[in-house]
Amino acid sequence: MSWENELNDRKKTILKSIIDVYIQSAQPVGSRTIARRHDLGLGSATIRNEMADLEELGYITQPHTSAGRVPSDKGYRFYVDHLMQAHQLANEEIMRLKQAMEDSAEELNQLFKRVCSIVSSFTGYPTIVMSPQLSEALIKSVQVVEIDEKHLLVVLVVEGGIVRNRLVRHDETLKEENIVKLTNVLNSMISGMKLGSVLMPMALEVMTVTGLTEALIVQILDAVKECIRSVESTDVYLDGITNLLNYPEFSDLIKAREVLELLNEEDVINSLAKSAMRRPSLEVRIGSENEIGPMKELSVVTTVYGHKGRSTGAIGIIGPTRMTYSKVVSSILYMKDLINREILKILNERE
Amino acid sequence: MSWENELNDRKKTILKSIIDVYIQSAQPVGSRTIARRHDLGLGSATIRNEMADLEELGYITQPHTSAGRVPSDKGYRFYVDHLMQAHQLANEEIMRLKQAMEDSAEELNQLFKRVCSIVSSFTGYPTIVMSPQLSEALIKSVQVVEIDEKHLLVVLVVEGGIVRNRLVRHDETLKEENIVKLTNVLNSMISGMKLGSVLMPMALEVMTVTGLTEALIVQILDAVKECIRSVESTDVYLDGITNLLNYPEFSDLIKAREVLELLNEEDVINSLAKSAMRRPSLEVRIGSENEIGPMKELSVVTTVYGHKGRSTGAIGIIGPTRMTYSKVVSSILYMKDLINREILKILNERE
DNA sequence: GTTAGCACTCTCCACTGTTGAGTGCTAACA
DNA sequence: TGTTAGCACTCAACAGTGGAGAGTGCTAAC
Repeated sequence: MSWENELNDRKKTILKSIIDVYIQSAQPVGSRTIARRHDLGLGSATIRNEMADLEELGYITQPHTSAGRVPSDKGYRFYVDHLMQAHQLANEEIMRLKQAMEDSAEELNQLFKRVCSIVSSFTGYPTIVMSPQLSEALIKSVQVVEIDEKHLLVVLVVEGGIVRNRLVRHDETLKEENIVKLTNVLNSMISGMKLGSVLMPMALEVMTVTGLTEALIVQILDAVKECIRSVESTDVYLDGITNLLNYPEFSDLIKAREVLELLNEEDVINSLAKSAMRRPSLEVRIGSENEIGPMKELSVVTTVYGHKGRSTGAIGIIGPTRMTYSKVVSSILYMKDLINREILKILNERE
Repeated sequence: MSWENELNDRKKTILKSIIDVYIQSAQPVGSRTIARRHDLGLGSATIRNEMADLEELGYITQPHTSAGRVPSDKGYRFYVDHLMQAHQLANEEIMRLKQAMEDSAEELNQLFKRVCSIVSSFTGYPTIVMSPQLSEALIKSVQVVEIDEKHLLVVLVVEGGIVRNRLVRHDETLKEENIVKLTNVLNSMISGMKLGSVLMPMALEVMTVTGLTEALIVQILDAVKECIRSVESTDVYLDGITNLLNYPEFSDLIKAREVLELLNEEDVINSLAKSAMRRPSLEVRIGSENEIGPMKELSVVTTVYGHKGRSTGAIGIIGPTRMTYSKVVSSILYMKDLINREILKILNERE
């Protein structure tokens, strides 16, 4: 990018100072504040000149004549890409996170819910956690079990100890050996395949082998399909929305309501989560870089977790553009590791 | 109650008018408004006198000298118990509700989620729906299925087509006949019992019949217990919290945040739902009648749905004390019927 | 028992002047 | 040539001020 060079070192330092201060105070920051707070050995007038330049280049803006300066989205972008110092999580912070994960869940969805609440309470921002996309996971087995004369239960087991089932109601009289045959056929045809690319057998095919009626077989195949769909579909967890109300940018009730309603829309959250999945490991989307209209005053930090390409999910943190990016980024990366470890633990206990 | 008689008819009429107007306007209502709006054939001065009485009796209060009057909790209570007119749902309203339920779900939990969102968007208030308490439901069967050499799947089927399962990992070599025996034993011992009062068999007992090791049997019994617990545990759905921000009583951001945070606490919602279950068919709890501190400015309308004493859940609507009680009450009662019908439908399709 | 009239109270709002923070520009300085 | 002190100017925020409007309680008359 050409504009990486349009700032000399002094301008960079000043820009960084402005943003650091503004992230803390949420107040437009003036030249004097910078001159005093950080001893750059410069007078306020000099800084004023530099700030005028920075404004012309679009890194900061003035809410009105004779107010201080406020970072623009472009300013934040530069800050995130080049200026931000990695936030070292303090030991006690690390302890806090670890400890919160300690008395952990055995269920995966409990884990995600927990993570969501930990992250949001730790960072103070609303947090989304998306459970892994499992279309790459392998099917371990399919079982058809007779519950009573009128009901069969179809059970699908996927690696990682994930189980789904579906009841099938019917009016036929069945022999046990037929059901055993059915289970065997189904297993030979789809177990070991990836969830996302299962080729369901034809009903006729199964019919000749098992001697069951077509109607019943269709029902059972549908049940299997539904089980597969249900495993594939990802869950989205959301926590800490009301945290936003703590930040002065939302002290306007109208705006606050707008944003809260936005985050309550399932569609919005889903699309947010999905778009996070498409990205590389870490992404920071700042203000107007978001597609959705009313999100133009928010920033979203996302990362993906998971193993070896398959079974990856996402975490996202939402905040005002004036976000403590450095802390958020380091927390989200740290949590990602914790999740990965925890998932391995749960899976290993099961395999 | 003795105080039912302390109001003559005219006072009752005036009180009703005050509350009706206040519910609409959220503004303290003055004597002139009442005198004009409802032609009671009384001058404003007369009404002023009556209002002074009502205030002394505690039915209304004055925010400050020379403002109009505002209903007190006691006033609302009297209104709900004696004055409120049943709100006739308009035909179009009924259609709207029915239609929203139309393209219905096959899954129970989808149903509850849907209901929750319908009610909250229809009434304009946050709504809680609590899935049925199933401790009275009967166990239909238990199955133990071999998934592979190292895993058994325990499946619990409860009436109404509810199925839960648990994976059990083990390191033993099993004969198929042993597993069949186990399934039979378990079934003969607990199927047909009520979820809430299952007497789990002793491990030793099962051991002698099936020839399996004690360790494995303990694992399996635990799995069954967990399945039972999981069915028994009720889910709570919540929707439409941000609706509250539309009401002027929460235009104070501090108060708004307090309330929103309150409704985001799982404990609060759970205890709210639970206490609803203990009550008779319909309950209106007004302001200070709520135990929880910050809820003293909110009212809660709850009812229970369900059949024949077993499998009952609850619906609750939360709003400011200035709530459109009549509309809320009639909607909640109507929805209760719709839910009952819908549940029957889902269950019948399954049985 | 009801009501018109009146004095009184209190909120709300618009208007005002003051204060303080911050800017841009210019001229002087190193 | 880059830096800085000084100055005039701008604007938001705040506290007072005063009138308008809504509502009350009381009293006296009907």
